Amino acid sequence: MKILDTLKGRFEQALDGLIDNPAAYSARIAQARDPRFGDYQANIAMPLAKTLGKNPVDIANSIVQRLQIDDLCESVDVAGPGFINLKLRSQFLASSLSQAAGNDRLGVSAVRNPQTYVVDYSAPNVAKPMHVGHIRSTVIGDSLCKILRFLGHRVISDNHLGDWGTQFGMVIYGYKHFVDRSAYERAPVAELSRLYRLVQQIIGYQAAVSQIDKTREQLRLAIRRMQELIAKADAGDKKAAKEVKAADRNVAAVRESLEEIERKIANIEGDSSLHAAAHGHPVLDQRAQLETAKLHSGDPENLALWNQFLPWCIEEIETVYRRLGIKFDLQLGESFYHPMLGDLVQRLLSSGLAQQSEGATCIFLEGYDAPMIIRKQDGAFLYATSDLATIEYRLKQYSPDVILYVVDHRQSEHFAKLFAAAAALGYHHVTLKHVSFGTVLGPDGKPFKTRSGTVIGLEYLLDEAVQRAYQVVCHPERLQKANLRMTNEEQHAVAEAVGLGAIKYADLCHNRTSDYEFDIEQMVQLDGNTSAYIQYSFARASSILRNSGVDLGSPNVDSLSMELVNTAERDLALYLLQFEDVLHQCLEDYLPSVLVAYLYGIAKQYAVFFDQCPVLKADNEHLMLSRLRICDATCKTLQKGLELLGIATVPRM
RNA sequence: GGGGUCAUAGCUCAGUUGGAUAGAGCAACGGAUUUCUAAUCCGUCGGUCGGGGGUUCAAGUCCCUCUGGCCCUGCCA
Repeated sequence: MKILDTLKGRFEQALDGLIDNPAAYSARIAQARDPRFGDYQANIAMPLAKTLGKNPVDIANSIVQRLQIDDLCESVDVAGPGFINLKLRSQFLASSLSQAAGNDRLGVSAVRNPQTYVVDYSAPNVAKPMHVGHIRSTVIGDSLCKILRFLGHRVISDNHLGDWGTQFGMVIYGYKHFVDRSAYERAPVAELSRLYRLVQQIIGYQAAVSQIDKTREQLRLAIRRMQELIAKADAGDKKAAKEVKAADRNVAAVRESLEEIERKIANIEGDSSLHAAAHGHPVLDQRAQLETAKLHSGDPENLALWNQFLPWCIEEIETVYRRLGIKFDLQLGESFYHPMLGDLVQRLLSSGLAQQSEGATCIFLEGYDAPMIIRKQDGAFLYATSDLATIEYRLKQYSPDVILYVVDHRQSEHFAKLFAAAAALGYHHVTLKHVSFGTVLGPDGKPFKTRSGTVIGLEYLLDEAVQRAYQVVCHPERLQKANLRMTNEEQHAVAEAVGLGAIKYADLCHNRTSDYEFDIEQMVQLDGNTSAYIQYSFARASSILRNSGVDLGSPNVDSLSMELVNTAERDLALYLLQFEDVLHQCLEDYLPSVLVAYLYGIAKQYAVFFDQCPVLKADNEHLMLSRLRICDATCKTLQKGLELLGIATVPRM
């Protein structure tokens, strides 16, 4: 049900002949911000005051006069400086909801002009363990795909794996020199990620050793500068005080990085075998890079190792996807594009778009100081190169109208350059969009890590959430109180749905562009704005439907007119009917959080309805059936909405 | 140095192309109630929307500036 479109249409008719571009102004109809003003409001008259040279209230009145909307609205009022407030007829809401409830798409129609979307999301680097940072891309991308598909678009989801990058050089080097054979045979992925971390740690250590003297000197200089400023500063001199403050911050920053360096060194030097390894393998970063270069140039040994490692790594991440219920149409990693890169760079060079600079092959773009480097001095290609090749491949294979990149905000400059380069290559007929998102922060407001600085594995977090959900949801006391006799199996299924839902919901409920604090304690708390609250609303409503014993699909019930006598049920009905509008709104800026806010609103409104409107104990049978159908519509909307977020529902909890 | 982004209640966050008296959850406090699943509902408390200037009939929202945070900035992704 597209309420907004319907209202806009009526206003456009009324505005036709009055102004030149009715569509531009009908867009100024929105849900009322305050229910006291009605259901919808049209803020059309005020901006027209200048162009028409009239008083906005008069304009509003003349619009209202021309408006033919009596069949939909019980009142149309002009208020304040020229707002037009609309209140829908309850009869209209009742018949619309009745129609939507009996429809398996909840009255949501497919778009008239479906588009083809390629959605690039998740894209972890395999051979590195997945962590909380991978959640956002995966969950947001998956939800966007589902919403797009539900609205009738053609969607190709693609997991652009990092399966060819520098990390493989590290793993290969690690495997050649540090592998624990029996550990590798027992659990290959665990051993490979140990090797990756080991190599990374040593590289970090070596960098730290080479930096420590310089950093100490920096700290001395910073301190001296601060002392000089303090000595020089006159009391009351604001500018000087500011400089002292800045110098002080600088000292703190340098001190912090020095401590980081010292920590890295202490970690290695405190362990004799690590220390020996670090000294037995100097300039490890270069050695690892060499392994990467050998892999890329087709060295048989490294290629064989890569072929050996990759299936393990993919199996590992697919375990996570299976658990999260996520499927991709394509999983074409960077390695897939590698054969195309040489030719691509050649074409870019011969067309003059790219040129050699400081030994590298670069594309210089207007508005950017630094070029986009597509081939390094040592001949290696970069992700900019494979991203360009990926665009070409996708255009050729799928002719998409839109390609979405669900990737964190730190890469926005990369994408700006990439899109500019694609435009320079003449790819104008596709919309390239970076759907960026913020960082997942820990309780300290810094990127989510353990106290020792290591990242926390994603699987561990999923287990943790499920386990906490189990403790709360399946608490024996609670189950007894709610008279829920569940088998062990059902209890675990509920905990899984609630725990995983909690993690996805916590992510999706924030505006994707914001950073947010990952607080597992809070997200599995079952009060407030959490998935469990919504899942619980669904279970409560389902319970009523079950207990009623009524077959809502039977023709006599299905065609029954609804009654919206109580404001609680009228408000709920209005909410439910906005589903389609909300989904379209989600896609305007690719914001799943809009859908989340909507579902939370339904759940809260349902709670009010539940409190105030007895269903099975309603005054008469007709009212009971009417309310049952409202429960049914609520269930279906919550379920579908959660499904579009990738969150499961359970019939009882 | 250059560029990007953010700053809203004690805490975590919303805030639709600028719209009417800035919202929610948590926390705190007070009520309802033996419930069709109380994991509920209602109420109270809590904000010079970082500071200053500007545009506008109207600014949390747009522009300028200052302060502070985070991110990026030629060979990682």
